[in-house]
Amino acid sequence: MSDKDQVNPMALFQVFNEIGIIDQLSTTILEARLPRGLIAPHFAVLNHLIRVADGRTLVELARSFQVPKTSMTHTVAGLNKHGLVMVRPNPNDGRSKCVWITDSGRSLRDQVIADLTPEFRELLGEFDVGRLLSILPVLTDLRVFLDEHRNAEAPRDREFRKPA
Amino acid sequence: MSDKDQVNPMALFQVFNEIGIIDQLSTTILEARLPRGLIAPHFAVLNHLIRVADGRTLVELARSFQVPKTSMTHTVAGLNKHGLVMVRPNPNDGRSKCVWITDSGRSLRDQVIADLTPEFRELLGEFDVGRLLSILPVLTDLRVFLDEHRNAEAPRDREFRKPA
DNA sequence: TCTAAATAGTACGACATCGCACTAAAAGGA
DNA sequence: TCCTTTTAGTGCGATGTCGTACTATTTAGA
Repeated sequence: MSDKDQVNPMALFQVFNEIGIIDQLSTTILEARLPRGLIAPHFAVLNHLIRVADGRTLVELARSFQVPKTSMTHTVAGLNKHGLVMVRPNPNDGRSKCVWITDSGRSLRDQVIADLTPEFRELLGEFDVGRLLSILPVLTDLRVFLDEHRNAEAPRDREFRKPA
Repeated sequence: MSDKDQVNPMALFQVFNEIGIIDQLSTTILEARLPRGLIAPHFAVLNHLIRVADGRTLVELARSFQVPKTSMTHTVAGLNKHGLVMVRPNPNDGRSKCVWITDSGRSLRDQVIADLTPEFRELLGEFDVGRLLSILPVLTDLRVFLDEHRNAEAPRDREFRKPA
């Protein structure tokens, strides 16, 4: 009998439960720092354009965030309305559009991150930093696992793409 | 110079980022196992009624999940419509109502958990169990921290309750 | 006891998410 | 080349989330 047969499935369940609560609480904290009319997905896209790559198409963004492309259309439209991104035709593909972050979007993102530092400071005041960061590689591996196995069932309309 | 001054804030940021993605992916997996018309919040409430306490009032449930009471009204109404919970007047308070899980709700919850075991098994096949479970206490502490500090700003209408 | 404040729940409207169906453009095969 | 299939994006309608405002009831204090 190996270790994995002895594991109480409820303990695993609890890991996802805690993750869900943390996500909800941290999203609330983030949104409290965003200007009126912007919500977490808006910030996430801005962040993605800076951290990963600028000029992504809508479908690429939808894939990255695992949301339907209609949702991404809506989110990008909101960013566009606030002048935080620019949407231009894709010169390489007449069907698609590319999303570019504006200076305004860039500075907003930086400002929000700056505004969050007091929270991080308070967090670090109560937590052992090493302990907190030690979970990052596990989280990353878990995310990669879920990401790679998601196509197994019920794809719905999330722009799934079988890896080659 | 202490350790916490050397920490790159982006690393912390990344922890929350991964948590958000994992939450989204795992929610999608869960909802693929739920019957038509039920979504993750429905399951979460059923689970809460069994794991924590049956017969909770709407406001108690709203507090537990950190959602506005209007959202909880909606979620419970959906469960009620499907016969998974019963809503009865609170004999101790004419204003409030208590939510009781039905046999139908109990067996649905058990069935969903049973349906998820193949996923868990696959997960355990690729992951060292100890490694996966080792992050649980850190996640719990993090959740408790965020939960306790949430009242600091922007309470909105989430039935916040200052701990006595 | 009587009244003001607090609390539980709901109605309603605004907005977000998402599935479905459609158009336009690109890709691929005969 | 021509035609079929795939793909990018959007319009639309259904449902979920949530803030505001309201009613009913309880609590607290004079």
